[in-house]
Amino acid sequence: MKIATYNVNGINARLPRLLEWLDEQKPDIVCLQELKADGERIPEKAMAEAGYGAVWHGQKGFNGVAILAREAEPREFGRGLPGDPEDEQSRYIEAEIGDVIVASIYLPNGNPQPGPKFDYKLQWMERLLARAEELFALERPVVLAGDYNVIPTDEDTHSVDAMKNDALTQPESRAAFRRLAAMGWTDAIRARFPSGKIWTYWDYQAGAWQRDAGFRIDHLMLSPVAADRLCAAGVDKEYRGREKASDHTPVWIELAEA
DNA sequence: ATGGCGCCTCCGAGGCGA
Repeated sequence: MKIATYNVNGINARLPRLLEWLDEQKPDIVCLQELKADGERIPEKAMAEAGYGAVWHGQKGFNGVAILAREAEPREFGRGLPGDPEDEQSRYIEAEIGDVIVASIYLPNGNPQPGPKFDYKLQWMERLLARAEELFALERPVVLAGDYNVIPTDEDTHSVDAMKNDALTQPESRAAFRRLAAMGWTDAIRARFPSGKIWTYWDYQAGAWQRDAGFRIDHLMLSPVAADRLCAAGVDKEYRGREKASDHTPVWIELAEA
């Protein structure tokens, strides 16, 4: 079972790229982020025609997440991250597909820091950790996949110096991310590739793609039962170089059947 | 230091991202 995460940066602007990737790579489960669409603007029909059932948590203009399942209907397991009824940003959805529980995560960027956006990021991470505790306790295969907006270590960016004041590298952001690992969640890419520079995002600006100046911020975190089934992982890097690409590229894992 | 690029909304330009 192939499970992928892809920050599309506008699902309508990215529709040809998304359909092409689904057709070429045939992922079984896909976590999408940054739909930047809601209601009628969600291309539900195009996804169905491509053979994917879906659960959506859209938002007009910004944010928006979804989970797709190939030749299946995902069962919604949760919508919105618990812990703040005032939070109206669409950044989190969960679904069950077969015996696997998947969450699609669009963690707040948090820039500029310090400031209210950074505070929101850290509070959101606390809520994510609380939800992760609950999912962990189920002792089931669970995959928390998405755009975490955290560069976990200095090895995960092309330039430590350029990012030293960025919300993505701050000690508080990294400490909260590390608590997932401390709880028992496995960073799938690092489990398969313990060292080396692996990017999942390249800025549109300043020739970042051409210079291969990226970061690793899209992660798939696996519960112990899921980690036991991990048999492959990778980054579909070439899609970042295609016409009208997102600034992120898909990241995927392969889990053995139960 | 700033803006660079691209997407969004709803019409010329500003907000937002990372």
